[in-house]
Formats: sequence, C-alpha cells, structure tokens
Amino acid sequence: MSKVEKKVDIDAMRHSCSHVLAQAVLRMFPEAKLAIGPTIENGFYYDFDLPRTLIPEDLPLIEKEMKNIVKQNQKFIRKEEPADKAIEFLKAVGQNYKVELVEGLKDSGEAISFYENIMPNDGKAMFVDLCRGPHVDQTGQIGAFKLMKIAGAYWKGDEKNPMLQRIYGTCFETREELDEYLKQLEEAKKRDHRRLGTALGLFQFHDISPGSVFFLPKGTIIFNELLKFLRSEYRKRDYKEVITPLIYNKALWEQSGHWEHYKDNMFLLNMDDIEASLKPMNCPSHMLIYKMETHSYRDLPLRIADFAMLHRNEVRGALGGMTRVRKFCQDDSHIFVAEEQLEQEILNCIDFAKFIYEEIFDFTYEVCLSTKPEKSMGSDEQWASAELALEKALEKAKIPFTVNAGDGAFYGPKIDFRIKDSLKREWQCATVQVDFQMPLRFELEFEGSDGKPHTPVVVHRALLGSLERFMAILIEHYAGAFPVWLAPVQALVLPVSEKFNDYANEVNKTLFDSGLRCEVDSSNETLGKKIRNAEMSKVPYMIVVGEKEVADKNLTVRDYATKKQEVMGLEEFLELETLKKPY
RNA sequence: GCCACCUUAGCUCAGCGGUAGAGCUACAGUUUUGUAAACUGUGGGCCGUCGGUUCAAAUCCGACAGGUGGCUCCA
Repeated sequence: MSKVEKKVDIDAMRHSCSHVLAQAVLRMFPEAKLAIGPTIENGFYYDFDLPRTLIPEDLPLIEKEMKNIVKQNQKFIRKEEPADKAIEFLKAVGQNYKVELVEGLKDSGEAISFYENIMPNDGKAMFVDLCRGPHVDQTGQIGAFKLMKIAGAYWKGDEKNPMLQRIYGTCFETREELDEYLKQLEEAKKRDHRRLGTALGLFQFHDISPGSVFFLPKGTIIFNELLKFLRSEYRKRDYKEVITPLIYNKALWEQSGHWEHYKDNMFLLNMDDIEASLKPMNCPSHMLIYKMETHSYRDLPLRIADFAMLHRNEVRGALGGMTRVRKFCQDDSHIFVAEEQLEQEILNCIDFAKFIYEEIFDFTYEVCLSTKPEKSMGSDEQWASAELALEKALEKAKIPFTVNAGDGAFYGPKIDFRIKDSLKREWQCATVQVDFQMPLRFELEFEGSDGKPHTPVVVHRALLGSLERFMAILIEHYAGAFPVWLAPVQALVLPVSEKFNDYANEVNKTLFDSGLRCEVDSSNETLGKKIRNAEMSKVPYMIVVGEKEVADKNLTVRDYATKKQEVMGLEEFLELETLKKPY
C-alpha cells in the first residue's frame, strides 16, 4: 500500500473489519452460525450463534486470528446471486440466519449480494458472507482495531427469538486514533455520574432498595436548587403547583387505562382490602384535580405542575445509576387547553425547554418527533392535527428535529429532547406530548364562550424529565464542577494556619449571612493540602486568608474554573457575576 | 426478564487453596503551615449472603442478592 493511496471509507473499513471478525470466529468455531454484523458509531459488532459461550479470554485469541487475516491482505470480491440460488447455497452451508435474511429480502427486489474474501496470490476462497457492502478492496486496508466486549443480543432484537452472542469491536484508520479513542473512553469513565456521585458525596445506592437513590446532603442541595429554579420559572410562566397522593385505588388506573397497559410496571399494594398502587405517573391525579372544579374557557390554558415522586417497577436488568431508577421525580405538568390554543401552548413548552437547555445549561441535544404508533386511540384527524401542531411549533422555534415514525404514546404524538451521557448513550429528558384521550376517559369539560361544554386537550410535559436522570446528566456534563448556583459548597474559606481561624470564621459568617453556601476548613493541614482537598471536591471558590489578608482586611480568591487567584475585598467578592442565581 | 462479567476496610484496589494487605479516609499526637498530599502512631474486615467440595476456601463449585456492560423494555 502506498501512502498516497486515497483515504479509505471509514464505514467500509469498519464493516470489513466485522467480516474479518466473522472469518476469525469461523476459524475458531467452524460450526458457528452468523447473524448480522453492521457498523456502529466508532466501530462494529457481529452476532453469532456459537457452540459454547464466549469468555473474555477468547477476545485476544480472536483478535490474533483477525490480525493474521489482515496480514494476508485478502481481497473482497462482490458477487450477486438470484435469491433462490443464494438460499440454496446458504442452506447448504447451514447458515440458517442468513437464509432468513435472504427470504426477507426476496420480495424487495434488492439484489442479493455476497462478499467473498480470497487470497491475493492464489485466489483461494477464505470466507463468504451475505452482505450489502460496501467494503474496502483488501483486508490490509483495515487500520487499527480492538475487540471491546461480549454481550447477549436477541436475534432480530426480539426477545422471543434465541439469544445470540454479540462481539463489539472498535476500528480506526490509525493506531493513534484508536489509542485516542480508548483514552477518551477512560476519560469518560472518570466523569461517570456514579463515580462522581460517590466521590463528591452527592448520593449513594443501597442493596436494600435497588433502583432508588439516597440523596446525601450535598446531592439534595443540587436537587433543591433545580426545584427552586423551576418554581421561579413556573411563577413567571403561570404554572400552578399542586401536591398529590402517592397511593391510589386501582379504579383510577382502570379509568386511565394504565391498569390494562401498565400494570406490570406498577408497585401494587393493599389499601382497606382494595387493590391499590403507588403512582407511576401523575396524569390521572391531575385529571382528578381538573375535575374538582368547573372550568370556563377563561381558565385555559390551565397549567398544573407537580413534583410528586413516582414509582415504576422497572425490570432489574434495566436499572442503572440515576439514569434508570424505580423511584423518581419529574418536573411534570399537565396543561389543559382548548384545541385552538394547542399550537401556541406547545410553542410555549418548547421555548421553555429551549431556555433551560440552551441558556441555563448549554447542552447539546437532539429533538425527535414521534408519530402515531400501530396501537393507538383516537381518530386519524386528531392524530394528524396534533402531529402538525407539534411540527409547526418546532419549526417556529427553529429547532431541527428528526421524525420517529410510529413511536408516539398510544394516546398521542410527542416531542422528545435527548441528551447523551458521558458514554454517549442517549437519554430522553424533556418530553412534550399531546393527549386527546385522557380528557375523554375522565370526561373533562370546560364551558366555552358559546355557553356549551367542550372537551379540553391535555399537553403532558416534563422539561428536565426525571430530576434523577437530569442530575446524572448534569454531573457528567460539568464533570462534577457545577456552576456556582448549583454547587453544594460554593466557597471554602481556608485559613493559612490556626492563627487565622478567627478571621476565617468572620469572613465565613459574612458570606453565610449573605446567603452563600460556605464553610471554613480549619483542619490541622497545610494550605497545600486544603487546596488539594477543595480542588478534589470541586468547590468553585477557595478563599485563602492569612497574615496579609488579616492586615489588609481582604481575601485571596482562587477560582476553580480558571485556577487563577485574585486579591479582593469581601464586598467585591459578593458582587461577582458568577455568584448570581438564574432565579 | 435474557446473555456475560464483577462483589475483599468508609473510598480506590492488591491477594486467587495454607492464620487477611496497601494507599487515601477516620481517630490521637507532633507540627503552625501561603495555593494540588507535613510527620509519627492507632483504629478499622463474617473477603456480598447461603450451601457444597477439601485436612484446609477470600481463593474451587452451586444458588441467591446487589452492581456493571449489552439485549429486550422505557406511557
């Protein structure tokens, strides 16, 4: 290969690498059955049905075999076959998963193509795989790769199908890029919210209540600051907060339809010998609240907000950190509108979300519009108008979005805001959903200007989503170094030695009285150690006081973000722009 | 729920058939410190739980619990 050779297509290279993986696995396990092996972000995977389960020690052996194949510089040759011949061939070699794939393709009219690997010198056939391509020309063009992990995966992603063994790999053009990527993964692990949560004393989990967070005092501060911020916005945006029960007679869930659709995910209990449950969501409670009074068109939009804790009995395997929990709290609201107010209200929600995501937290996010699923309630006209309302609002807000056809809730279409965690996994945070069904089920009404009863439309919306999940993402976003308004400890006063403790306490009291969350580190440690401790707990401001500061009645302020130190007066410090809250 | 792996001191981890280890933390003393680790000493463990194999189990096997990575799910 010459160095001036045109850049290989990275996806073709990764896909070729997955074929090399399959060939290597087939060498080790001739009876292996191949499923699919596509490229993914930063790499590829391949699913196999193998005679035994793989162990982690297998990966280096497979990798070694792969390196041999790359060294042989086998050629990739594309061949097309009629579907019948392809099936006949695949059946002959016992590749039943591939047979199934071709059968699925048969009627699509798509050409059935195979890629064969042959030795460059004698043309000896080494491996052949059903594949759409494209591939690189020769295995020698595959750059640096590494097999990452083994996982189980259902054939065609359906849990009724047999579970296959999936091997994940990563592949880059150069060794340097691969190393850089592996380093990035290491760095990402350092900002994992579970690790930082423990290191910074924010929260813990306990075996005794899997899937539920114990917020420690410092984590509780962050949680409550988020609530304070939201409440201040609610005041401005005319939301009305309510407090609702957690336990409900099952009759409520029967009325809402959850008993039928969601019972398996609810924690059931007994109340006065009646089946009851902890609420997994707030909607029905708010329908009840709506019905507690009569409503005029003048009341609408009526925005009911609730921070009630919700319990969902998620299957154990789905739990993970604070991103997927059993007990959580949403910044939930149900907005009751007249149909003609719908589009404007959706726009209000989107503006609110945009304000939070962009101006307050500076997140990168992706927005997705989910439309009518197969199983749904309501008329096609209603769905179409709701989908149109969501689409128009997104366009007006100038938010780019993708459409996820058929992924809406059974009661209406929705807009999701998704944010990636440190490991690049996407999590749904904000959601804005239109619902025509719940108002009908609960027979909600308002009196129109015509004096007649009308049915309102409900907008379900949560902007942070679950506060637990949002906090997890915030922790990773800031790598634990929160903006001052969220920081559990905002300033730490560090006396240079015991002699200056009095002055330190005096400074601390002034800061404390002005509302700052501050502490004095009067431990018997060197200043260097105190700085180190403060740095590790990511305190935004370290205020050093010693002989000079006592004499000049001022402070030396070390800024966590900039690592710079500046001498200033107490008043001056309290005036800092960064100390201002967004509420 | 499914597949794989993991679980040792408050935290991070070593030990992997022969009487339980380190660093940090905690506590006590010395030191009085000027911007990322002062020094000395002392604590601290049913080696996740239960069962099995063995003369002997943190170590091997099994079950259970919890966690992690995937899959499925995620109103």
